[in-house]
Amino acid sequence: MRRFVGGNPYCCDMRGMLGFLILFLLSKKSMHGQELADEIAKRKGEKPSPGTIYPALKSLREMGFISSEEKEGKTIVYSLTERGKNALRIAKRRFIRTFLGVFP
Amino acid sequence: MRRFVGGNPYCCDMRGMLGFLILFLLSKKSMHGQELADEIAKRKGEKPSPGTIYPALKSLREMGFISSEEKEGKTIVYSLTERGKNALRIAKRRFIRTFLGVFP
DNA sequence: TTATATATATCGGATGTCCAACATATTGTA
DNA sequence: TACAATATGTTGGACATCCGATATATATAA
Repeated sequence: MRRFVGGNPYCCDMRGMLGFLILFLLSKKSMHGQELADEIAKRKGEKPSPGTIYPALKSLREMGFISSEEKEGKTIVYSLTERGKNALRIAKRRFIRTFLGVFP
Repeated sequence: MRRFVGGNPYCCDMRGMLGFLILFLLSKKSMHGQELADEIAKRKGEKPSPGTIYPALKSLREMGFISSEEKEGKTIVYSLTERGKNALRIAKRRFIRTFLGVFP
């Protein structure tokens, strides 16, 4: 099988960027897991599996970047914490500097 | 050791994005490996090791996305091929749609 | 010539990322 | 109650990404 060393430029996959994207999306609006997965699907064309999205959310929560609140029994709404906002600010700065010029 | 499932949002690391970034940088200017590594270092703050940059270049060359030309014995200048330009166009579109709103 | 610096290259392996599969709980419907 | 649909959650493992170590070749300097 072909190995795409350095990342497959065709796919432009999320490796390493999922946490960042989640923080960014939650900064615009608090959401529950499925909402988040759907929003990501809309953007990148592929819906992350439960085994992808929930461990990511768990990590971000354990790192203190997001908080969770149960809503109406079934869904759990995630929100950015102050620490999360700070982390996002830093990550955003790096992201913008790294990919400067890619956006029109 | 802590596992950052979903990608460490603090680092905003390159996992999966290096090939994309290389294509983008070469689309602005043909460069040799070290030039490329220095440009990446300037952007993301960390210079990729030889074990990172050269295998990535080799992959991109094998995929027909870049061509290489020896210059003055020592350096090898890499340029985007037509296929590479196409790949970049597609990847850029995905990238922009995925991270829409992150750039100011 | 010897030594140093620079550029390229390969390989092994540590580690992270992500999915498939499975499991649980709640809600709504028949 | 039984059944389906939806949301959340866990685990194992395949695979990719990337670095450290190492090697080679060339150019330059002493």
